[in-house]
Amino acid sequence: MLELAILGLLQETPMHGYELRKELATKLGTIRAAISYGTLYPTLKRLHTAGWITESASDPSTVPPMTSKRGRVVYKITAEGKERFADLLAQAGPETYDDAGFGVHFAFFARTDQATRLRILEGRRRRIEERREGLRDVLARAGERLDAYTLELQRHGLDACEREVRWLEELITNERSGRAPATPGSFELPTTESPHRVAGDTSPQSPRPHEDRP
Amino acid sequence: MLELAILGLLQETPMHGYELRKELATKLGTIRAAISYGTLYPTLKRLHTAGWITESASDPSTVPPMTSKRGRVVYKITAEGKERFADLLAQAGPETYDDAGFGVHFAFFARTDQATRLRILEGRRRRIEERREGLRDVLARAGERLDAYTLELQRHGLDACEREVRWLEELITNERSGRAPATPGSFELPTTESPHRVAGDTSPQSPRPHEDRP
DNA sequence: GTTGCGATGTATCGGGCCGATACATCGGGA
DNA sequence: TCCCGATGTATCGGCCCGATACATCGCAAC
Repeated sequence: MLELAILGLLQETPMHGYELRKELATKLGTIRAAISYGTLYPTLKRLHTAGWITESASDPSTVPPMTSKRGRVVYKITAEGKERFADLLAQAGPETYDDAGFGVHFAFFARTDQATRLRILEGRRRRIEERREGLRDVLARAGERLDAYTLELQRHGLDACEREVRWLEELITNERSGRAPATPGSFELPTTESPHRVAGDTSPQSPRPHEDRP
Repeated sequence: MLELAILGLLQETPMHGYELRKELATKLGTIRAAISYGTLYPTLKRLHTAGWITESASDPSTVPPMTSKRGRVVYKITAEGKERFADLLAQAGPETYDDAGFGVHFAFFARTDQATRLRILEGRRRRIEERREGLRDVLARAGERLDAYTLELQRHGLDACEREVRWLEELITNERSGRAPATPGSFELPTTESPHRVAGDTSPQSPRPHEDRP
């Protein structure tokens, strides 16, 4: 899952680890608060070994501070990495439908073809519907076996499931009619190709994402 | 986290692994669909080594089928295990406030003292509020840097956060006024002591929980 | 009858991911 | 000057998961 996210971000622009972690935090903030370095660096090493990315010492001319010595490592996606990213984006297995997997895939929907988007949304919906049915069964059949707190937990979970199903229904409907997600304030077109650098972006080189609160 | 859940369930009644997994699925259905055996058995081994539980071959007289040969292993909590459970229930660290940790603790709130319940609910609320603020920042500051799908993901996450905060507020209010969770159809009293075997339960020995859909 | 399948049941293995930890540099304020 | 917080790279132990293997039981189809 991390692999997909990293390749996706590096496709936009090369980065070093620290930066990558922050971008991951903003892009996947809903899924996972912040990626641990204990995950990030081994994953980067794995991607490098596989040939999807290259590691290189930072170019001192473009990067202002840190007068070398123990320089930063800049990671850059390779052509094979881009292929790999496309493959991962297109395929939708069972792991694509759990919370983490779905979130990552969804975050890159702008670069996913519509058929795959629809497949993923429907798979996710089925997954959530199953969870919902399980909770309904528990609440109906085992209502008296569980204490009030456990019941409240199930009820809250059931509510979240129903809400997410509705959300997915809406997205699926929009998707079928060829519209972008229903963003009340936004009027962007369906954008079949990567719109991640929008006209009007005033910070073309250093994005400076939101602060990382530790 | 698993440790707490297992000790909690074994405190109700001794069980073997398969049964334990199903009970965990119903009790923690909102948190985690089903515990993997690759998690369950090593954890049981760990608990046994630590002395919190005992392992013993199933008594053929009480258990109907499975005429021994490769018998089931019945796990039973020890006195030390009960102490351990009480300790885990009472302490509330940072890991108590993430999704999984909070869910497990909440599921055993019926056996948690009120002060701890309040502490955990407030800790969780703070955690979610922080996540919410992070999402708000992203939506406000980086609104034009992200594509429509990513924004929609953030918006949905923000909505879930706001909803959960409201839910927690309500629980906290109830907790402070000494009431049980606001269960519209239920009239159980606060139940300061374990109410997990309610009068009127018609299946005192074999609970037969909800089916495990694979 | 026997054959085969689904539910019950125990167990291991490789691997992903996390939190804690260590270490080093840089800019700026006390 | 001196320390602190942000930046930055990296490892280690440990939890947990999915896949897999293996064995028994009850039942239904053939």
